[in-house]
Amino acid sequence: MTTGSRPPTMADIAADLGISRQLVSLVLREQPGASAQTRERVLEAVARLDYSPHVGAQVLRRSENRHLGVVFAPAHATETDIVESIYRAAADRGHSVVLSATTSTRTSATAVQELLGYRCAAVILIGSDLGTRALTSLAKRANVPLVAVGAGRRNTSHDVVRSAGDDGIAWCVEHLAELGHRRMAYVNGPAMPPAAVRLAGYLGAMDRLGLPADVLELPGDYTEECGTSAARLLLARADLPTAVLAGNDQAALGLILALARAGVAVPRKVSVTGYDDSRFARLSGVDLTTARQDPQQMGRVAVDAALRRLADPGARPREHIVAPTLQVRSSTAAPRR
Amino acid sequence: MTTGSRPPTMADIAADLGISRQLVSLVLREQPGASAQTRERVLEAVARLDYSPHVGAQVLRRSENRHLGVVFAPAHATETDIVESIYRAAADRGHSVVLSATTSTRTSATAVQELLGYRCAAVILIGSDLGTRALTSLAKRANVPLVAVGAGRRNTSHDVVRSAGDDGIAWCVEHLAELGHRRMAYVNGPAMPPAAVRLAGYLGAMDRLGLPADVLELPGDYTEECGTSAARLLLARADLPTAVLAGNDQAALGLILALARAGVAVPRKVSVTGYDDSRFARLSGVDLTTARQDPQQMGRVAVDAALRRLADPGARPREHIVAPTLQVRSSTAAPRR
DNA sequence: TTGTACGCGTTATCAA
DNA sequence: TTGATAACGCGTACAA
Repeated sequence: MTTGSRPPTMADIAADLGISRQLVSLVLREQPGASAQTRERVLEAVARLDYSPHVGAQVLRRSENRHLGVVFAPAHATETDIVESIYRAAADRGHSVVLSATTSTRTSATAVQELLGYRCAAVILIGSDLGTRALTSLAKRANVPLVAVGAGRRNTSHDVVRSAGDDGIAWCVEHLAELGHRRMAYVNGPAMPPAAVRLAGYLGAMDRLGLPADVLELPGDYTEECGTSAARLLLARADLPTAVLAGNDQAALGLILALARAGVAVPRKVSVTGYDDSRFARLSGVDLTTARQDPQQMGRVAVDAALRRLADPGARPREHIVAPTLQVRSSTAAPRR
Repeated sequence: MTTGSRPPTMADIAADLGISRQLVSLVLREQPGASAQTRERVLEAVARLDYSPHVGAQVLRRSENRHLGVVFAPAHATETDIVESIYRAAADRGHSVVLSATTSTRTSATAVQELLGYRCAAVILIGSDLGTRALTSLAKRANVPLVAVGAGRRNTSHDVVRSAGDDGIAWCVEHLAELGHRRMAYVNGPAMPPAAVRLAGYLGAMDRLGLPADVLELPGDYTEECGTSAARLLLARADLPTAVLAGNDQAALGLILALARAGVAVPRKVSVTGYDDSRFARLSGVDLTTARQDPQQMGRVAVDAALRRLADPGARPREHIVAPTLQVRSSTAAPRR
């Protein structure tokens, strides 16, 4: 009998059935070599004794392990959506996920370090605050494939998965142009990692349409507050543009709320667009036209990128660009004539 | 030398320095028995070779382990706040955290099972969909201390950490009463786990004030949509109450947005309160008066509950009630006369 | 179809 | 202050 407090081991299962430990191992790994009857008895005993395999011992002994480390910020809704989809994608491909969170007191580097302690086969970093240089040095030390999701550019050390922010913003511009807008301002927050790509999308689209660019540069983290400041700047002008594009949904939300407080109706007087299609965008009363960054696809692509590097360790890291889709809602309308 | 692809082990560190493996172990565990000079050389080699201890091997060999398993739903903002605070509290007490997410395809039971595979010393379940009965059976099988955060009641199998939802709602009622409100309705969503406690707070407070209770029962998950439906019911009445209390912030938000669309100004015509003090509540333009469920404290209390059970395995599970605090913002005001 | 033997990286107990 | 040695739970050759 066991002491009672120690979880059952394979040896306990084997002893219970009067068979050898390695036979139990065979059955649990679904390998040939055990009779159908033995197989059944083992599974019964596993359930009866509430046996669960010791993951630490497994990774210790196995030649290859099937654990994907994922670094994410619990505070970011967009990232947690991607985490969910990574779970699904990994499960589909027979891998399990080990999470490590970044918080105000835990950096990405700390989180990655922890995952390396678990000997994860690869590490996926979602929306990392680390720049390409820092990630490159991390990738070198880590000695496992690294995949950065959400920002960064093609490089030689790690894979990058990001949405085509330029296309997404360009589609917003085109959507507004089709509605008849010509004076469209863009709220840029350079502090946000993917800001440069999105800004480029705005500038390119405006250029193609032969319209003058009108960029408001705003410092600080790119959240609601940023949109509020942008509204202040716009309201101080002699006349408002007929449409304002924000670089993400949070800024767009701040913009809408601040405009509403100033008595400027959206979309009647000003149309507003965002980027991400976060939960805020879908709130009735906000109902934001935005470029949807599909978290499902981001997660799947990230997992596949990691597995590709695992299958072929010599493969060169790639940049995986996921197409956003335009979500038209009621924050945009034709301009008043 | 190493093969190059295998991460360095303690043996590699020892070989590099020409000392024994167990001396390295002593240094890394901060145990006495190594000279100051050796200690320094070991730490230098650890940094130089990018050594990271094999957590699996540690857990396998150690007598006691210091890993706290945490089950959470990435989709719930409130839960991720608690996750962050658990990281801090656990770190303060020398423990590390292993996360396991629940998604639409992963139940709490699955998540707990995974954590048991890692041989976590205790498991904290945040906002579990499981009822007390299911948790009890899980606790029995798990054979480690279980702590449920967010819902449930005192019981003999696992600790419960929850906010005093009754007090929080009662304070909202009292705050409104002090402003001069007398006709106050409550939006109840029985599907939300802590709904019963919060409703009791409303009923008790109204009773103490000698005011008639006015409860709107709404089915479905307790989100924004629920508030929208509640607004529809209220607007169909001959006259509106002067204040409406919602059981959580999301419902309150739906309520505010729907009232705004119908031309009913908040708080000028109707005051609205919520519960949680989530990110939505703090949005300018929403600026919701609400009972703040302090995630910092919830996390800390949950960790301490787990550690108490660990330190004294015979201890009886407790119910830990965390006091909410009233956050007065601009969604409440004196009623018009 | 089953058992024997070894090792993964670490902790831990000795004695030197 | 250090060096043997055993063990944790499991995977996996190999022999029976």
